Amino acid sequence: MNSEQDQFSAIMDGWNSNAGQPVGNCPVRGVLDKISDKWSMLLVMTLASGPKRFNQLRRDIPDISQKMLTQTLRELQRDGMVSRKVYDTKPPAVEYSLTPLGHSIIVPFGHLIRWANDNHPHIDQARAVFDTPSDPA
Amino acid sequence: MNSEQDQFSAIMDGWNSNAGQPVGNCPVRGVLDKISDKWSMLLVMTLASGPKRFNQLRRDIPDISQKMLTQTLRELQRDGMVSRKVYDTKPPAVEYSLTPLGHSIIVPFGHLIRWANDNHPHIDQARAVFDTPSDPA
DNA sequence: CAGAATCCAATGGGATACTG
DNA sequence: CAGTATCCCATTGGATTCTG
Repeated sequence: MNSEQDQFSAIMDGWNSNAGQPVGNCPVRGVLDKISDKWSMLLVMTLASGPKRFNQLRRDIPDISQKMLTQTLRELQRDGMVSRKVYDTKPPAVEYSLTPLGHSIIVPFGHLIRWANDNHPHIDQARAVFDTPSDPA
Repeated sequence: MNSEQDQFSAIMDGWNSNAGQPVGNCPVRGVLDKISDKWSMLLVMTLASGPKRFNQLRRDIPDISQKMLTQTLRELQRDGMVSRKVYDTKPPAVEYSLTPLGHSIIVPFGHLIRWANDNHPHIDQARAVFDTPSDPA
């Protein structure tokens, strides 16, 4: 019970320096902003089950465009989350896989996904209530 | 060790039905997309330390515009994460606070923030390496 | 197969002015 | 104080076409 509070405090201490301080240019925000694009998390989770080739990823994520797949893979590669390996065959084969860093983010992602999975009915209900114009008495 | 693997498997089972199935219209994605906007997570974490009034939030998050603060608060309220309480004084006071649902998401957010805090140097380094034009031998 | 390049529509989001 | 309303720009991202 108390250790949970301690853990939370540690998180908040890392989050902002102390009581009510503005969040400002926290380097954490840069990282979270990157994660917050439309496809990064989805791509990481798709690669979590093992290395995949380009068109395999397209099939696994049917609604991603080729442009965004390429672009998001490049960004993840740049951030050291994804490794790109080219087999110089004909036609060429390119295999994408998670680096150790990329693998490590699966854990916090997993927590978030689990939370979303557990609570989306609650959210849907809250929306329905909120969107109810008003209860005419 | 093994229980960690079991937990991961459970996450992935919730994520997609089974081996290599497309992610498609997973309700989890709708929740995660909402979280993935620029301000939601920041606002939730700012409210984590307690209820705050409108202009207090503006001061705590100096770089949010009034438009986005209002808009994000409305969305969080609609999703049942934030509660809005109006004190009909003059001038009016409005207090925002996390609901139990909103409070519950602090935990997975905390894991992500902790990960970002732990790994952003690693990411910065990876970027520097990636952006190095080429090592001229 | 694995992309690069271009065009264009939709959305996000800031600045500013006004209100109860 | 706590918003609403409008304008407008920047970014995101899809569709399409082309290449080694």
